[in-house]
Amino acid sequence: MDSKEISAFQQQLQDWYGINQRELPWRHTTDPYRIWVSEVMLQQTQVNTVIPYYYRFIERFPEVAGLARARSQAVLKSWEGLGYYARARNLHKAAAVVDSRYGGRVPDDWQDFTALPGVGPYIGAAVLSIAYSHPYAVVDGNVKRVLARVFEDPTPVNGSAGHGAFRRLADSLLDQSRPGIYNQALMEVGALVCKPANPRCADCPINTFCLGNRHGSLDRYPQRNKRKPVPEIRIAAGVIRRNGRVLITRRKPEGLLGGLWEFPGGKIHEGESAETACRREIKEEVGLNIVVDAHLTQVRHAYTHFKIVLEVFLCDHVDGNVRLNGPVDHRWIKIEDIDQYPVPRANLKFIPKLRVKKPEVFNE
DNA sequence: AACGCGGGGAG
DNA sequence: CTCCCAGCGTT
Repeated sequence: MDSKEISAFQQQLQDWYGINQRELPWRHTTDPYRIWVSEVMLQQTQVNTVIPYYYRFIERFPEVAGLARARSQAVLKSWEGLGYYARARNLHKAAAVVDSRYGGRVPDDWQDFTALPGVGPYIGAAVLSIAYSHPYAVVDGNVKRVLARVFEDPTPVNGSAGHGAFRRLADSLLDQSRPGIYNQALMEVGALVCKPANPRCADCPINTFCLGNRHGSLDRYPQRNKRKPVPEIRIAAGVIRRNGRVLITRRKPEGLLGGLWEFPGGKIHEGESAETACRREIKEEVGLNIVVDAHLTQVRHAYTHFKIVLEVFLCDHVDGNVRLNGPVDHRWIKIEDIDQYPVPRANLKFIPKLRVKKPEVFNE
């Protein structure tokens, strides 16, 4: 596109956005902190999922200082069920830096802001353009999909080569005078019109510029590298009852589901029964001898790189005191107090069954 | 450059 | 069920 076409592209995009943009809670604020929180949540996560979390998080942590001083447990509880918990841990750490080093003001300099934990090129460009009107083009999944179609760009969007290619394209198209509006308009077109499946080209404000639309080649873009098949892992977990309480353990602070609480258990070995694995894992992980009383339920859950089938057992404590090998903390809790602890989604799927069964199950 | 990291929606 | 989606940090 020449400069005249680029101007028209920018104008049509923003005119459309003025009329068709969704009403979203983070579009009613100019507070850089709130926009930052929204962008962290929106990373890898769809708008409709984020909305209730955003309201609760902002109500609980309305400003940087409060978040900076909060306990890790409280921050994770606010994030419970949203996934990618490193986002919450990094946001928490970053808030402490903003509070202490920048007096609570979110830095508006690229180097300063993107040096914060969890702030990369996307969140950097999004927050600096939307909150501070700095001319950085966002390049997220929506933008890459739209640009791949408009320019029939065969660069795989999920490969490392795509980084520079789509970055250069996005930079060349950015409206330097209104970068925040322009960036949001382009992403909104990706979300509402130029969708992954069944794009609504007739309603698209930039369809006249789009080579994919003109040539009928949309179904070939964006191109992507094949993903690897995900293995399925069987897990046994035990709800260990003792004196009307149950045992939960806390995962180490980093890595998968870092810092969350769960019922102890682990992988079922090849050729091993689920019950045996449950007894073995609990002996190894928390040092307790238990008996398996009943099979409560089976839960299937998909992660990014593997799937699990979780066999959940009701168990009774026989003897031994808790000696942790893996987990970093433990509690004997009343089942109704589980709400106070952040737990993984896979655990949330069977906890309601525990509460319903409480009278018969916790009859000590 | 490749991998680890959750969860939700569409079909 | 299966397939699709996707920024940042670590290695």
